[in-house]
Formats: sequence, structure tokens, C-alpha cells
Amino acid sequence: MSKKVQKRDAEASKALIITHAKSLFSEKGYASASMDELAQRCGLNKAMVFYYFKNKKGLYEAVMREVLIEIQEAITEENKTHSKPIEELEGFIRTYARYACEHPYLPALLLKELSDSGAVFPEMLFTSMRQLFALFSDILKRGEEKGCFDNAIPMILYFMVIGTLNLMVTTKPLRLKAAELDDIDLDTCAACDIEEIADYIVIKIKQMLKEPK
Amino acid sequence: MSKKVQKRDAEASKALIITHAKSLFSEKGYASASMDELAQRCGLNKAMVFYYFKNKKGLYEAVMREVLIEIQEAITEENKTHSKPIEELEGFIRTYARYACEHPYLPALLLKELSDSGAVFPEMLFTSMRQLFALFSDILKRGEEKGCFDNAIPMILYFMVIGTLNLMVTTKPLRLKAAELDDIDLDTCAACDIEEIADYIVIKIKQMLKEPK
DNA sequence: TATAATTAACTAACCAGTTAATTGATAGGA
DNA sequence: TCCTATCAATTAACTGGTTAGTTAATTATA
Repeated sequence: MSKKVQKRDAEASKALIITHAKSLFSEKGYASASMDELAQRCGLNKAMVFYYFKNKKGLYEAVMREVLIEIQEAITEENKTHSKPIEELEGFIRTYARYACEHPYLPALLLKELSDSGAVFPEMLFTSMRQLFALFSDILKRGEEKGCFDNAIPMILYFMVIGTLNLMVTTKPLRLKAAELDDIDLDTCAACDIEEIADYIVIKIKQMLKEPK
Repeated sequence: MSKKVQKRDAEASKALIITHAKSLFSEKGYASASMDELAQRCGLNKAMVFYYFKNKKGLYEAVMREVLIEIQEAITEENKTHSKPIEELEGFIRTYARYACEHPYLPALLLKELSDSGAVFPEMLFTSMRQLFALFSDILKRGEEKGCFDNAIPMILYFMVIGTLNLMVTTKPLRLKAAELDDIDLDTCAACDIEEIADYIVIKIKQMLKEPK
């Protein structure tokens, strides 16, 4: 082993804080996330948070940076394995879906930021979101040039994809609850797993982009 | 006139509080909305807020109830003017879009609630959202029975419609800002108005529901 | 005159952030 | 191998400001 277990480990403490901050911020939102509670969850002294991240905003920024870089890398990596725009598009949707499901703090944090127009820190959310969107937009543009996509407005389609996926992840508990009290005959997709949802979205988005007639 | 201008008017005060609470909650979110600031905006004493609405949660509930009832009535009314499922669906999308654009607190509040799974008050958001969804779901079901819609999963399509529209409204300032710094060639639909966006969604959702081949 | 509406002033809890003191790891010298 | 000086990591205790919510007194209305 490269590092024995020691009482003091800056990297470990930092990572611990980020990990718990991710879930705390996504559960409660920026304003309601208490640094006292965070320290308690970490089993660390509150001052450590400020020692490593300067202030609450700095911590939040670090959390968001990590989250956004992670998803961006996952998608960029996956994207390299394809060459045809249709496959790229499908890969984008499936990778995002899988990642969002495995890291449910992402949809919660993203929706909160987007519903605020990035009130907490516009700049970096901005550039990161922009890059993800640029990738998506590029796929569609190349597809249109090759003649395999028709009438694509990237911005709207982008929000259609990530909006739907984010909502399907964050509302899962709500939809499960709705399924229990089955007074009306409503299918809330409570049993659907994320792969089925991604399947459906892929089919429908493809259908949308096909030349009509 | 039925009522002369008077210094004391319970209904007027109540309404004033609700009006300002709508914008305050949607701007800042539940946690960051200060009751001191609300009172100031209303030009009333803070105690009035608690006199009429018991506590912060009570006020928020009243605000959400009003907002959700309003949009529900708008859509239900509009829906009566159609008979064909395709027209009903189109009406649903356009009415929601228009309402969301004219009352931008709705998308902000809804996205915040949905990203929380209704952390602030599950029950009533729940029933109200359920009724709106039930209407949407009904339209699709009737359309499928008549043979004009194919392969519809109402829950996913519902989030696709309201997710996209809510995001397009809440991110408007962000997209405008992105359009200014045009270092990459990205179209963020900054100039699109809500009618154009609704047009596009209507076309694409219809295309999605057409029988393939 | 009774009651509903309104107010100023208060409280107790909470929260982000600070500070000064303490503890643990470690590298270098004897 | 031990001693020690240094610095990084950690802590308890504190501060000033904000917040939701209360209360008891006051004013307007019918």
C-alpha cells in the first residue's frame, strides 16, 4: 500500500467533505445546506470546511466543478467510440441517463441551478454547461449536413433530452408514492428503470429527426 | 363602486402578500426568501404575514395552491374548445407555454419543487400535479384508442413537454448572456419567443406520435 | 363598543465565518 | 536512534448578523 491509515490526511478530509457536500447540497439546495450539518456528517470540525474551501460558495463551486467535469468526461469518452451521428446521439442520451441515475445528485443540482438561472455562481456553471451543449449541438449539425437529421433546433432538443431525464430521476420517489395510492388509473412509470426510459427517449428523438413523409 | 378605498382591507392585504410572495419565492427559492423582505416589498408589517398565513410554510402553500389552480384552470378551460385529441394535445402545449411565459414564477417554482421531490410540502403539489398530468394522459389515451397516436408513454411525454418549456423559460436570461459572448458558433435560441418554441415542440411531439413507416 | 387589522419591539435559534490555541507528522541534525 | 523545530491539520469556543415567529399594545371600522 502506498499510504498507511493516518489520523491526518488532507486529501482524505477534502474528499470526504466534497462527497458529503454533494449529497447535502442536492438534498437541501444551496441556501438550506448548513455547514454545521455538513461537518457533522463528515465527522470533522466545521472549521475544516473553511480551511479547505474558504467559504460556502467556494465549496459549492468545487462540488459543481467536480460534478460537471465528471459527466462531461463520461460523455466525451463515450462519444469517441462512435462515428455516425445517429450513434453519437444515442450514446449521448444513454450515457447521460446512466450517469444521472447512478449519481442522482447531478439532476437535483442541475435543475436547481437552471431554475435559478445560476444564481449562486453563473460563470462556471455556464462554461461547463456550454461545453456539454456544444457537443450535443455538434452531433446534430453533423447529422444534418450528412442528411440523416431533419429540422433540428439543438437548444430545444438539448433541454428536451436532459430536462426529461433529470425530471424522471428526481421525481422517482414521488412517482413511486403516486403508484401506491392507485385511485385513478394513472401510469407514472414507477417501475421503469432508467434504461427503459432512455430506450424510449432514443426512439422518440430519432423519430423526431427523421425527414417526414 | 362596491368598496371605497380604505386604510384597512384584509382581502387586499392578503392578495398583496400573495402577489409579492410569488415573485420572491420564485426569485430566491423557499429557503432564501426572507419574510422581512417580503413585508418590506408589500409595504406591510411583517406580523401581517403570520397573521394571515400562520407561518412561512403556510404562505408558500397558499402561493403554490394559487399558482397550480390557475394553470390548471387555464388549461382545462382551453381544453373544452377542442374535440380531436391532436388538437387537445396542441392546445395543452400552447396554453402551458403561454401561461409559463406570462407568469414566469410558475416554471421557477415548479422546477424547484420537482428537483426536491416536493421537499417543502409533498401532499398538495402532488394532487395538483397529478390532475394536470391526468388530463394530459387522458388526451394521449383517447388518441391511441382512436388510432391517431402511436406508442405513447404519458409520463415521459409529459415531462418532455413541461420540462422543455419550463427550462426554456427559466434559462432565458442565461441564454441571452450566452448569445452576447459569441466565441463559439452556438445558437442558444436567445431570440426565440415562446410561440416559436411551442410551435417547434408541437411539431416534434406530433411527429413522435405518428405511426412509423 | 366590540372586533378585526395593524404595529413596534422583542426573542430564541441558527448560521457563516473567525481565531487562537493544540495536536500530529516529518525531516534533519547530533 | 532519539531529539527537536517546523509546518500542516485539527479543534473548541466565539462573534455578529439574520431569521422565523411572538406578543402585547394600538388603531380603524361597522
